[in-house]
Amino acid sequence: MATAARRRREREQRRESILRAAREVFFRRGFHRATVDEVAEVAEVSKGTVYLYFESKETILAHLLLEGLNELVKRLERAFAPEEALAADVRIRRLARAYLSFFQEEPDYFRLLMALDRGRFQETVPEEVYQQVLTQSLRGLHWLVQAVQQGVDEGRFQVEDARQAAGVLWAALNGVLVLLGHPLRREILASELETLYEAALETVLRGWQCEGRKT
Amino acid sequence: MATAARRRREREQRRESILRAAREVFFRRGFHRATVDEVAEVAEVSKGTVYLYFESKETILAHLLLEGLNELVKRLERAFAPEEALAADVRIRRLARAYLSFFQEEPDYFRLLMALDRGRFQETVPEEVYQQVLTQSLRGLHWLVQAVQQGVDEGRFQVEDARQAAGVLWAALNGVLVLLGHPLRREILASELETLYEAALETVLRGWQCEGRKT
Amino acid sequence: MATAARRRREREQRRESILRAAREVFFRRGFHRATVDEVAEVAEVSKGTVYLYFESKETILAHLLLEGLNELVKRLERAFAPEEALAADVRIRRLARAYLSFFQEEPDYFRLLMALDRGRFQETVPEEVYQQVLTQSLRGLHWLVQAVQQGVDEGRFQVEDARQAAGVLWAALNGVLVLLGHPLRREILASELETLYEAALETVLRGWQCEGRKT
Amino acid sequence: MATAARRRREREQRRESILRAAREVFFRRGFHRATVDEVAEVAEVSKGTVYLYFESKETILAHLLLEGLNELVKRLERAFAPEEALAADVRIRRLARAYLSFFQEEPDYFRLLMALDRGRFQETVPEEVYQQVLTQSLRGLHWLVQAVQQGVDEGRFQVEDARQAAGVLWAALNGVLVLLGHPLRREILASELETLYEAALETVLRGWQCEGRKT
DNA sequence: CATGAATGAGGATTCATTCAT
DNA sequence: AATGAATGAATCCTCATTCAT
Repeated sequence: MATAARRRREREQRRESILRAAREVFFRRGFHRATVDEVAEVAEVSKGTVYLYFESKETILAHLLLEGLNELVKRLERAFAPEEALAADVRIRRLARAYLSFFQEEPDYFRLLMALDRGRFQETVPEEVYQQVLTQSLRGLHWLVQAVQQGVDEGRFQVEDARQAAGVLWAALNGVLVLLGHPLRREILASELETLYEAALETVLRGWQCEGRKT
Repeated sequence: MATAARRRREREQRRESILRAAREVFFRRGFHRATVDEVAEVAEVSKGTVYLYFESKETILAHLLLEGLNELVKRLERAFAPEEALAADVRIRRLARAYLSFFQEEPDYFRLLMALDRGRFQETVPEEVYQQVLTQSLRGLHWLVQAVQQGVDEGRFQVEDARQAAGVLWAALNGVLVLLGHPLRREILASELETLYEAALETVLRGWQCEGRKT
Repeated sequence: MATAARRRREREQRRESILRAAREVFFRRGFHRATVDEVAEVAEVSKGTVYLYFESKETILAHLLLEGLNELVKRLERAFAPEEALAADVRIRRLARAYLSFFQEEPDYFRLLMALDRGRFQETVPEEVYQQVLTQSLRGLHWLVQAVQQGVDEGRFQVEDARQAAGVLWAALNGVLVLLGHPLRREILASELETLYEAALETVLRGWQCEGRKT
Repeated sequence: MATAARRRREREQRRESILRAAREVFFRRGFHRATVDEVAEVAEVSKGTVYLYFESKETILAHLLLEGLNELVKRLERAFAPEEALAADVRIRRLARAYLSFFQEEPDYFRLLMALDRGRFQETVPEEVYQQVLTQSLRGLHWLVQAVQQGVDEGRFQVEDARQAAGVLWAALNGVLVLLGHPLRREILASELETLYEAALETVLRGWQCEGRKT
């Protein structure tokens, strides 16, 4: 029946609209300061409806998180460009740039992902969502690992463990974003985000390209 | 009279005990979930007494932050060992180890420092405290910058800007701690914290020691 | 649908019931000593509900004030009896009697109106309510002014400024009510309220009827 | 011993200084908003000391009240000028002027006296203070009654009961002060306080001087 | 499905009063 | 007498969640 289809479509739209509203409100006011009332108002539904689509305020947050993660993974995949034949370091630079642009274009999502720690996710979020977060994160990391591995295979990088190396790069780039994400620390480092980000990337790449002579 | 001195000492002890209690409660429950009542209870004072020593819940947080920062800076200074004659890379490794041990021995303080972003510090915390945080942070970074500069002066490191390089290292190490600080991400990376931390440190050091051939 | 209408009606009733409860509690315990909890309890709603209908404790007070004022103005209008042809002094006596009966039948409202000073109304009460108070007060006074003016036009009263004269009468009558409103002062004056009220009225009337020979 | 005398004197001074401080604070912030802490601070004594001299915050208020009343009675006595031979209406005008100047020069005390109603004085204030308030009030009224009686004796005023008449005048004058004491009502009456006060006084006087022809 | 009124458990903060020193 | 640290009851208001319609 077309009715059922429409029903489902409408349902989906409502859900999206609540999520969109929540995203706006959570980011504008901060998760704790944000109220479900406000989310409902922005979404132009009643408060009760919000609870029809999401179990709790925290669940909304979890779904937002998932959305952000999906967006990031999509960007990383595009950056990796599996179909194209690219040099390992080009791939890595593309991935790094994608990560940076995600940070810059979706700062709210980025912060959300970094805030994973808060609020004991495992306890308050449905197991299912938690699993999805894990899976998606793995897929994201996977692209980076592959690029590093490619470099190793091509003899360009002297690294023993590609996954570990990918972890180091992620940590370094992410570290820059986190540190400079706060104005106070930007003041301390007296550095522009892009500059430091670039420097971190190149330093790590150079570290891989060197022979591991005893330091 | 000894009375005044004892008074002051007792006052100081109470303050400490409240701070200690707050630290415990804030970290166990998270700042937002923590209640002043609970802090008072743990500190074994009445709720009113807490407000005798601190203006507000947020002020307590600020002082905790300051304490943590002081502790970190002290450790960094000890690690740098200004009086001793040490090689640049030794100094850097010592600093890195000190940072790691701070993370491991004072995980609460570490998380607190990383959580600077939350809660709009500047708005809720007295300007004076904010300034102190800035000053102390700068002092902490300073030791790292100096060590890098020493390496440059000794011709060991090929870096253009010592402060920027220090920033990169800090970001990388910090990035490891932040990423692996969460069990979920530890799962993703399938890496032990110490191993990855070490890898990050060595990668960056190697990156500096290489000649900056065009990558 | 009748649903919407009933909804509105129920809402209105709730509002009334809260207002009624507040009136009782505020007057029994005094505004400052009264608690919102108690108001809620008397109104048989939850505390939250009170805040659903009124922004704050002070707003409730403001609305109570307005109610009292409306009641008074209504009584004054009835007493003036615009449609009937009455002698000026009859009108004034009727107005005075209406004021007295308002004092006696609605002592709470009277005290509320007299307590306008307390609590810096202008600062805590919405501008809109403040304006309404002003408007209604003017309407109330207006009836008295008109009656005096009528007496002047009829050549009965020798007064230069009808509004000022009305002010004097209001002040005198009100003064009696305020002074004797307190048991302590009733003791001091050793007078019954009604007697003194009557005396004040007649004294002022006589004062107007006299030729203004130099006193 | 001179020591005991000095002790007593110092004690008295402390008491005064607390009362002075309380007056300032109570009037500046309003009784409810005022805190004992602030009173102690302004009085430059410790909070404990305040309770050494006064049983409670409310007791301080009661004593302040008494002070105000004493001041008023003193002014009235001076205005009556028992020793001088003055016409009755002159005496009354002097008394009225004294009352007005008390209102203008000691607005805080005036408001305090008018606020007698608040806070269930009898319940919270020592019986002894209550009795003093009563006595002093009677003395104040007495001067007015005497002046009216003098006018009656001299054949100037046609009043049956001098005490009642005095009550009427007091009510009228007081009514003006109370009504115009609030900016809102000053707006409503569009009258200056002095003008209306004068008008009330003259109206009542004229009312007394008239023959009581049937109104 | 959608609504929105109702709930009530908190939670931060204040302040009069007490009491050991 | 004087101090001032400690107390803890009291209070206003918020907001996630439920549920009758």
